[in-house]
Amino acid sequence: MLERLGKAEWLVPATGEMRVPGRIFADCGTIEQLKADIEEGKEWNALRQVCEVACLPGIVTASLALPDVHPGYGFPIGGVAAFDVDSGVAVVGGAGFDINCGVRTLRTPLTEESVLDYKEKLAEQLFRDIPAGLGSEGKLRLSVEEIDQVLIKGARFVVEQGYGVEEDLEYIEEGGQLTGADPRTVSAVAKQRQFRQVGTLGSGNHYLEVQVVEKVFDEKAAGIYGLRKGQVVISIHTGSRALGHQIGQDYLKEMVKATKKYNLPVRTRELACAPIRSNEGERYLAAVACGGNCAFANRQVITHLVRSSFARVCGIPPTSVCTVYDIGHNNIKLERHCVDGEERTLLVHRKGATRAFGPGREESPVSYRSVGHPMLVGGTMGTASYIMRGTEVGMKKAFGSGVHGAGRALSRRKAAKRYWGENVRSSLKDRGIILRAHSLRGIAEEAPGAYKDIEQVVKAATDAGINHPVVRLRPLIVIKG
DNA sequence: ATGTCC
Repeated sequence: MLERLGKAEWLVPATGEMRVPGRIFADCGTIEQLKADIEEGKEWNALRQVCEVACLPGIVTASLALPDVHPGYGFPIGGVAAFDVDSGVAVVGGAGFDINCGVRTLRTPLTEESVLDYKEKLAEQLFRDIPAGLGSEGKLRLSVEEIDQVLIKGARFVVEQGYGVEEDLEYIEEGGQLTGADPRTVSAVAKQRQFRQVGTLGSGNHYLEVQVVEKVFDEKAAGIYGLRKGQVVISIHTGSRALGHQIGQDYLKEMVKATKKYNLPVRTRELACAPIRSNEGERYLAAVACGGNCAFANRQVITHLVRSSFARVCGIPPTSVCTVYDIGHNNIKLERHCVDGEERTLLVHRKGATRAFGPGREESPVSYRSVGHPMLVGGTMGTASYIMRGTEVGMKKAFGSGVHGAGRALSRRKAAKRYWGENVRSSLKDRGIILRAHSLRGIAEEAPGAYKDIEQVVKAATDAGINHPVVRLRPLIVIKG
């Protein structure tokens, strides 16, 4: 049922109700795992999800999966699907519940050697300064009007409030402000949940890491991104917290009704959707933009807190900590793409998939345009992270998309059974990685062994030609919820 | 991912 197209590229021919084929970018090991899951009759199966997405109305070219693919709600995580704006649908499961979950990476003027004596102190300061954990609350208190401003203006609003500098905005996807956001499409309950959560990390796989640039693969792109070997950087992985989750819940209910109302050929609740050009579809996309803006604002406020922590412990000016880039991996966006030689506007769903626009696209910051914008690929707390970039091949074959991280190999439940938080912490300590976390069970669930090997994920994306590595980052300090 | 159930 799978045809091999290249070293790390596979085709799932369209059969039955599939309108387009599936296309999977992955190594042999991942493909064997996907096949084994099917043969064992596992319901919770990413390959089946790739095929079900391929059945959705208006899908263009193919239902895609990336090397870090694993099963998700409706769409696989590591899944990409683009839809024709007139005949296609907007799918809640295509962005997931943590809308615009993503990563921001900051660069510092520090080297690993220069922070060795400060490591414990820095970890303690960051742990104290960055609110994290389930239900954690930030220091900001926003009025109803201000919450609407966050939803409309995203990172720009909090920068105007003094959390960061104008230059940060240049280095956030879409300038940190997604267009089309309309707070009237977001429920009062969702806004209420946002009230205390701007500038908080959350829990689960979210983290803040202090990292060192361990290896440079692409000197030109690294130089353009302001990165060099031995440099200390900080990566922030978080999303839209409870607000995004509530938007997902609210619209899933609405889309279940819309699927019936518009008589859409969708059998599973997990792929509930509405025509893009319907009231439900348009309102959902306006709400997704609000959630996305909330996530950008969240990472912006955390950036401000990180600058203060570093200034206090390391004595560097806050302004010397600069945003390399900020990019989401759970998004739905209207984008221009070339399909069979024709330029078209498509609604691209990326779920656990990073946008990866190659050289020349005007969406990238001017100074990055010659090589394309950075893709921030998060590893586990014990393994490397990568900064990659998009390629021409990725633009043609994957709607300018790429991997987002290691991808889970074990469920949270299985990981919590197999690992114990204290053991994970001490084995990290043995390797010079300081872990400060709010939940011991959380550490076990996030144990490096619960994830795929990031090296294999990066290699497969590179072999497929859709992404290209720029630098590898090694963790020094990890802050978890 | 998520005040892990309205």
